[in-house]
Amino acid sequence: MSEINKQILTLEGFFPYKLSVSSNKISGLFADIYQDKFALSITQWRIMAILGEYPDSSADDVSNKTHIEKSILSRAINKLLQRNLIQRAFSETDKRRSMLSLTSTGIDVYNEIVPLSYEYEKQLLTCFNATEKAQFNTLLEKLCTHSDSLKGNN
Amino acid sequence: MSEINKQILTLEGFFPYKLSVSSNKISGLFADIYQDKFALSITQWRIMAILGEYPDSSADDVSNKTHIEKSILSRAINKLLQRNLIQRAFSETDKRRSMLSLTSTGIDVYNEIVPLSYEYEKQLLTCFNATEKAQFNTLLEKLCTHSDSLKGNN
DNA sequence: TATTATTAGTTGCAATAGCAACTAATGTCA
DNA sequence: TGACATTAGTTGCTATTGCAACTAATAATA
Repeated sequence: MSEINKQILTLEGFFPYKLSVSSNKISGLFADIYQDKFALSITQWRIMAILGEYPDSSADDVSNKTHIEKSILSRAINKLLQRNLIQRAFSETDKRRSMLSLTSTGIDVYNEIVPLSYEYEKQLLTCFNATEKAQFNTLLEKLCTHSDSLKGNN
Repeated sequence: MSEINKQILTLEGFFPYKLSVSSNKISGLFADIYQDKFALSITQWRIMAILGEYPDSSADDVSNKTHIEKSILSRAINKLLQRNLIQRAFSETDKRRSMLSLTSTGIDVYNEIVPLSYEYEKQLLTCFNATEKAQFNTLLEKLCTHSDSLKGNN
């Protein structure tokens, strides 16, 4: 039974902690924007974003592209259907497979959110010059790939 | 009523999205470690980490240092008390103010988790050389400061 | 072609999150 | 000192999360 800490962890300097704090801070910023103006959660907006980019995706496609868990996705999709922001058909050849797309209302909202998002992204990135932006992207990319490889082998 | 998307948002290239995805991926990695071996949530571990670093902090101190919302904190603290990982006294001069610290069991767990955390952090950062690590830290720092400044003025 | 496995999506349920209202203690200031 | 404000922490309530079990459709295989 040890009575003293052999080694101290400095939480505020711990890399995963710092990353999580900044990311949550920024997500919160965007969450507020989507929520206040359009009553959309980040999850809901991400679904719409994917459908803007890839119309007629299935729920499963969306899940694969965004890593949103399928039960969460199912419920988020239902809310978007209820609000008539997206519509759903089922594939003729595979009746399980949904085909989701933005409705015209959805497209209107999408067309408002997209430039707004880019504008806020730009504002966020004003703290970086071009080199730094490129650096950050490269580093994030590397980190992401590497953390994927760690997931398997433990 | 517009029928087509004027501008498409590429979600997988959108900076806040990428940051959030990598951060969640990495948080998940660490969450698994703390959960599997010690049945601790990230929140619970963060509280313990703060108490290892700053013994006799109050719940409010912990909240300020970690930005954990106070109701979440209150319940997490109760679970740690139940498991006898932390102990609580109340200040003599201000009976509202709690004084939290790790118990000897808590210190044992802490002493196990700290080197493990650093080890996993090291493994995570093997994808970076020294320069890149420094770069990432600088950039994260900048970003964090800047996003704080954005929080206010909207 | 019958049996079994896989896949898409939904739903049940228990745990967690987080806002708001609350209690109790302390601080402020007329 | 007494009225009011603030602070520390707890609790109620509703919404969200996410695992696991489920249904229904399709694929694979013997």
